[in-house]
Amino acid sequence: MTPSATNPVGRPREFDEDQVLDAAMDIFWLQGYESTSMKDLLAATGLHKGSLYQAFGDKHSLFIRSLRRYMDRFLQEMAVEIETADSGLQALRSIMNVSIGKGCHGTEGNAGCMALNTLADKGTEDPDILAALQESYGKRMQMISGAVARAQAEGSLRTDWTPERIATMISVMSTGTVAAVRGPLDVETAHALVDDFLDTIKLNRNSD
Amino acid sequence: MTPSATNPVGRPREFDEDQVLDAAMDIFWLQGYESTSMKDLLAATGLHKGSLYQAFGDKHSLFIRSLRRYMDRFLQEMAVEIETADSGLQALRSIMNVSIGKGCHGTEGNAGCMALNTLADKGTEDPDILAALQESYGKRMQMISGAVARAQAEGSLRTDWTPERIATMISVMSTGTVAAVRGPLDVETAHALVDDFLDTIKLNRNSD
DNA sequence: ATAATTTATGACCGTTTGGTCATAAAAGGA
DNA sequence: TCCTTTTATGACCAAACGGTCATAAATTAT
Repeated sequence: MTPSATNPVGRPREFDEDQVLDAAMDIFWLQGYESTSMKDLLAATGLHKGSLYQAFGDKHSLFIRSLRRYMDRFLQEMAVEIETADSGLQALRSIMNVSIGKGCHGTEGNAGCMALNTLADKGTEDPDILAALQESYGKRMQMISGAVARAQAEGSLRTDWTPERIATMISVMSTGTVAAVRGPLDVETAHALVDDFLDTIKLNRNSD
Repeated sequence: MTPSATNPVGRPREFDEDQVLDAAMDIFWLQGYESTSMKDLLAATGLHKGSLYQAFGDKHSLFIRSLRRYMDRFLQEMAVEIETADSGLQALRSIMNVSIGKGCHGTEGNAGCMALNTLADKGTEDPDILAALQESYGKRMQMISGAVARAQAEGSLRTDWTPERIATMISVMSTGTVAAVRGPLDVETAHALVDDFLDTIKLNRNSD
């Protein structure tokens, strides 16, 4: 019989690659790159050292994959929010509020946004990480800009500014909210802030 | 002769405590807590291991002192900006623009805001750090609120919202700008964003 | 059967980690 | 002078670090 994807030669794997990646992502998210040791990773994934190294390469490679996984999931959730929103403005509100909620990592307190945390401590020094972050940021900006354009078309946002210009403001405000909510800003205030902010930029009070 | 502060008993120190703290602060700022080793600290400060441990305790204590030093400096610069501003709105603009510029750490690229970086990777887990961050955040909010109140009194900001409510928005927007500018947001866009943001929240176009 | 190939397991490795401590040196006090 | 006190210096330490590798086991191919 010729080898195939379903019947590969050699001893079959005893772990599920997706599950392992999820576990790695979770602990990297919770603890950050430097504070997560191989021992932690081994405990979290249930793998043994040799297996993990053979399957995913070194710690750095595994982190990159975990980070990309996190950001892809995040963007996917954003896309759902946008698609299901009743209006452009509601889409923007959902994006910001969901981002705030995302930082709550299970029952273990507030882990924040993995992408933002990574940017803060590895952003400038690691080109692979920076590239991944920028790629994801670009997609996010496109999605926000789309929602802004919709809100403009619906008459709820000013049209003398380009969608990108407004989207930048929303993106940055959302980033700030997510960052602040890890520390001194409480979640309720953050949600109220989102409302205040949107109230401030929108054209007229009847459009939402 | 009785011992005094200027003539203490024992071998005199050969280093200046402030200089050492500045050096420690710089490298912690640049690299973060975990990525900075004692070896790095020793090289940066010029001290030997025993001296540093005797004078400042362990790595964690030294970091706390460095962080507090950073934040105190930051607040002091903010205070100057506020005091010398021609108007409340100008004060707010200065605060935000100076914050953006602060991240540029000498010629060595963009190190970001040390407080924000620390919040991102150690915020939730270390009570000492969290306490220091919250303390500084409180003072910062008071200062921003003061500037907002002034802008309100000058007729350039709405008065139906409390100074704290508006200050929260400004604080978070500033935080977001500083965070984003480490990565995908370029500095010029960030400054333009500050203008756009202030333009959005201010009452009328003639007040600034 | 036997060979080939892939994975599982964990012993092992050199390096680096944060931290301690003994000793020498430099100052003041008596 | 000699004692006390403080600092300077760097050898030293156990533990943890990321990473490798030899061996055993499990599967397909011949």
